[in-house]
Amino acid sequence: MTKRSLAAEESPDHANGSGHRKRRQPAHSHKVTIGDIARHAGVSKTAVSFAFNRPGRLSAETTRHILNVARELGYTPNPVARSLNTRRTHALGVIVPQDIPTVLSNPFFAELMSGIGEVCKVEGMSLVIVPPMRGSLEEATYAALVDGCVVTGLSAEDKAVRALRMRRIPFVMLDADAPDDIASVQVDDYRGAYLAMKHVLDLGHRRIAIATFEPFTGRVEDYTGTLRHRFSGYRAALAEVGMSLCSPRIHIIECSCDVAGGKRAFQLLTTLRPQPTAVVALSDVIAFGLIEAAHCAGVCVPEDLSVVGFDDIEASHLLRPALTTVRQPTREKGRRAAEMFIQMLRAEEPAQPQHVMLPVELIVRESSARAAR
Amino acid sequence: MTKRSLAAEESPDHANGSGHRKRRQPAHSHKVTIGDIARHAGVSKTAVSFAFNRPGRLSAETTRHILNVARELGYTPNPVARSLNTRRTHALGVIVPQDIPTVLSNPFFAELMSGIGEVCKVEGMSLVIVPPMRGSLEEATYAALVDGCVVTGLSAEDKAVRALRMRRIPFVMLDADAPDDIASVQVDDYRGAYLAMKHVLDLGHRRIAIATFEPFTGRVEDYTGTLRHRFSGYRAALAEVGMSLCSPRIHIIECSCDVAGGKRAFQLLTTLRPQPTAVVALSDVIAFGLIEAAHCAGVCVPEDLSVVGFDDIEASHLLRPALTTVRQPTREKGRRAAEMFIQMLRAEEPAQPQHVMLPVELIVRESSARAAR
DNA sequence: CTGCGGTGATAAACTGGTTAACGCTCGGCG
DNA sequence: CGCCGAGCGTTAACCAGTTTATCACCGCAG
Repeated sequence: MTKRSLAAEESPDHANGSGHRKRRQPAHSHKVTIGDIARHAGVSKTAVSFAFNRPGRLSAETTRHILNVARELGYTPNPVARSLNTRRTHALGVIVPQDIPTVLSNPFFAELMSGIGEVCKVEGMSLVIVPPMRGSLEEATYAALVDGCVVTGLSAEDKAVRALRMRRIPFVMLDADAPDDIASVQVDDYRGAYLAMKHVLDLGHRRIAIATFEPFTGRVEDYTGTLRHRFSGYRAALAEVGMSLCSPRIHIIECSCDVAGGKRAFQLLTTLRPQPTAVVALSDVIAFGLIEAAHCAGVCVPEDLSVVGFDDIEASHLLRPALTTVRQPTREKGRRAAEMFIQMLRAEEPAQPQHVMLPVELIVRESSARAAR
Repeated sequence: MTKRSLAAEESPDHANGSGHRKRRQPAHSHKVTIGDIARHAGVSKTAVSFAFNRPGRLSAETTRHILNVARELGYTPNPVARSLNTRRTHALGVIVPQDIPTVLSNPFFAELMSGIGEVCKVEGMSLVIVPPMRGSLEEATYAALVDGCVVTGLSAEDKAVRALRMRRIPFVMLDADAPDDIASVQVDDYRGAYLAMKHVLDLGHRRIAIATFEPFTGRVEDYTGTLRHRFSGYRAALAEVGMSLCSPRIHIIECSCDVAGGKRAFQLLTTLRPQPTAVVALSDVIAFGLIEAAHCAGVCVPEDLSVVGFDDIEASHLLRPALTTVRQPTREKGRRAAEMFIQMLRAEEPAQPQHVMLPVELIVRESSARAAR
């Protein structure tokens, strides 16, 4: 810290004086870099780096000195530059096929992310919500600053998924039928739907509406993933009483996946003939909308109309009537997926991807009752 | 693309042959870089970069060729390296003082982030939830890969806030009394609390509990930010009827800010003497828990107990009894903060930071009624 | 024949850090 | 006295891109 400090102090001055001053940024906005600290402290960049990341590698005095200089100049290592070297961002991405307001308005998604967040908490990571960018999820994955991700609501053939795969970014698929070489976590949607439908059938209902949340193409056969399994479940339950999705007493109502969508579904429902006596919704929030609209219209749930949801979000048991629904372990689903991702991240060798199927459970509460008559 | 392509192809080969092969990574995990593409395509790194970012800067043929090679080799620009240069991450951070599961379990926060997400959507950004890292929010801000952030639930004196300030990272404070030089958005918590308390007082209640969600130090004077304003509001309303927070008929119950906390608050409430006839909660989810627990205990809301919430989250109007609460424009609050942040990001010169105060509104529904007798 | 402007591509510097490898000094030990 | 290792610091390469300045080449006007 005597001769060397002088030398170190001189060399940059010399470099500066000797010609190029190509700083483009005006002085006022010049962010202070590791080099500035090194210069002011009279040490090498390495020393500064060590002072921040490798306590003990330097003498206590030097470390203290460097840290002091850094504090005085308001220096902090640039996290992006750091990530470039370490190849770690300490961030877990969640790829969602819709925009953020839509996703976060949905309590189901919030719970799912909360589950993923449990792992972030343990691992000291932040959570990045990655929505489509200029309409393209693929493009969004190109720009995401993450160590890997959990992919929701996409099929394995999706371009974004293929892109992740090609780049060998570790990721886990949620609620999708993944090929063997892609890790996945899903719930038993088939059984959940089966249970829901069987429940209303057991209660004697035969005029039933299904409130679903994705653009219904008219061809149930075209569905993939979650929706496909659920409709298979409905079909199976209906078959047991000699009915099918095409029966004239079965109606399929398409609506947006939120409370407003449920309300709209109720309006549509009132126009149907024969009038359904039960609705099976593909989501609790849709069921909420149905119940609310029914309440406003003077239709009693469950006396005049039985309503069954799907998900069992927290609010479902607080409602009056409390919602009969299919519980899926939403938080655990998120947690498991994130845990699998962490495993992949740690693994030296690419291990055999796991596939997890979580059970569901019918929760009978107050919104469903025996059919009148 | 004739002689030069040859020359370009040779030079790296030569460089490789001439000595150092210090690739540390085993071949199998070697990620393909811009250099690999340049070599295979027989062009310079610059050309590859231009092919991706500067259409038109290269001849159409060259661009096509490079892009083809890139596709074949499964190449995609490293977003971290790119961010280092461009100094843009296309990510907006939300600094939260609690861990992610806690935050996302709270519908109020979900709505807030949904509002912030509206801006992300418009700007094509992703949203990063930045929780404390190893207990330290300050440390978390050092590692966050974001262009700037919205800070929630912190006071201006917090170390994390000071860190952001020192590093000249653009950020906006939410729900905090910010100094002039820090942009902020808040709601009129004072008035909200005043209205809530006045409401129950007007209904004739005099034995009142306040269910609050932060470690109650016993000294209301020590609160900062939101909590301080709200308690000022309560105090003002009480003063109008000659009471104060210290009156023997006013009880302050501390609980966690979730449904379970509300339930626990109800248990505590039943032990109080004199028994309160009304509860003013600092959050709707706490009110939910209160109502649920009351229901289970056979206590009728609002006949036996009036409950007033705060926030007006979506579920509040779906509950039976529908919740009387103070509506704050949660989504708008998030959106405004994010918009201000975007402005700061765009601004060449640091402009005068704005301070926005949003209004609140009392929404009287079914959970509050005139005091018995 | 020379000068000049426009294309299309490149070399080299730059973004802001981390890290492998090495050098120097000094104390302990054979 | 010479060797060895530990402690402390440095140099230079490296991470994977972007950007500036430059240059070769071509056609064309002077």
